[in-house]
Amino acid sequence: MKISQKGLYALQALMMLARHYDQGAIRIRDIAYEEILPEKFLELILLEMKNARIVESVRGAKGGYRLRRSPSEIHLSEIIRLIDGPLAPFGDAEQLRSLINRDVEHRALYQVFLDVRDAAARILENTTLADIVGAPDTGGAKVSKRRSKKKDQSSVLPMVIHGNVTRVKDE
Amino acid sequence: MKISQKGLYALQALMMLARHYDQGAIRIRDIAYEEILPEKFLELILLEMKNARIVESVRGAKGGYRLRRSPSEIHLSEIIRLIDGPLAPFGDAEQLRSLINRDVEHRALYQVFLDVRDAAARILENTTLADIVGAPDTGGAKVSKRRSKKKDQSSVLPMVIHGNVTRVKDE
DNA sequence: AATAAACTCTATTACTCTTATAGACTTTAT
DNA sequence: ATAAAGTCTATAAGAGTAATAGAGTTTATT
Repeated sequence: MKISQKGLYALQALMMLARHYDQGAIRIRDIAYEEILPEKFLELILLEMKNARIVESVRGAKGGYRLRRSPSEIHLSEIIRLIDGPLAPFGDAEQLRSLINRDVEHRALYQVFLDVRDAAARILENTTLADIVGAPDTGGAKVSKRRSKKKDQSSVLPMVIHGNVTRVKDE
Repeated sequence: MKISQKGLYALQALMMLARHYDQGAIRIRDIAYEEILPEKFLELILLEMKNARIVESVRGAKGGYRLRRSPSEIHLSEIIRLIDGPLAPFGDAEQLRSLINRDVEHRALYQVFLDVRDAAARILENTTLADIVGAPDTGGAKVSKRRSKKKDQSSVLPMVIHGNVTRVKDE
């Protein structure tokens, strides 16, 4: 799974909309300005997310974009799948399951790929916009239950970087 | 993190070499034939892995390639980092740590990215070629300690696909 | 010494994906 | 009416991917 620049832009834009969730429609220009994103490119991204029913738009003067659901109901997995595709590091989950059943020689390799995808899915399906935005969310608590209850999932909000789990340089 | 076709070829080639670990140097042609890989492309991949000291070559007639270390000493993370780059879904671990410390607005997002990378790293750094190859490995046990001891890491060798953790179609 | 078998190295190429930009069109508030 | 704002389609430069080609070098064998 790879998150593209476009995917990052999408997530940033949604975080901005989550921060201003109670403030009605926000203009593309304002999102682009606040998050420092290329405006015309952002237009396309927002349109795509509108078609996917994640945001909604108000056309005409005084128009703009707003979230279609509460930030706590928008999972990072949904956005990433929309913009960048499957969470699996190779192919998608369905294909991997099929290969595991059919390709005897390589099934253990594909099983590892599927394990990686499941690990990513577990995190991204349990993290919502509300979890990663500091600002007000009319909907309720700042941190989703799933993510806040578990101590081992690594921190999320306000803390300085802790003891690093892995010491190998990730490159 | 995305595993490319090239990355898959590399892993397949290494699995083949692991299966034939005790049989001396294997010709590119034989690897390509057995794994059904494009021969000329495989040449480049093997050369790259030779420069990275994962395999070694014997030149001239009767030449070929063999693993430079025991299959149980070659971790999937090493191969994937070589061919496809960092395990992080965006940027690399170092960069993410830096962003978490500097970019207050988005630190929680980058922390999630880092969590995903850590999860992938945990799996791929604890899985070796020996773990995913069914054939003989002169070096010792078939499954590495780290991976075999833990029951929760999902299975690896001989089993039919188990109850799926996630039911969302990964796409 | 000649020959053939293999790996080595550099170039090239077709194709797709990514990251945008441009501009005309449509809708709506004032 | 007018201006503000989203909508839609087209285009394009550049990078990355997945190869292929061919000449060069090394070595075993005869």
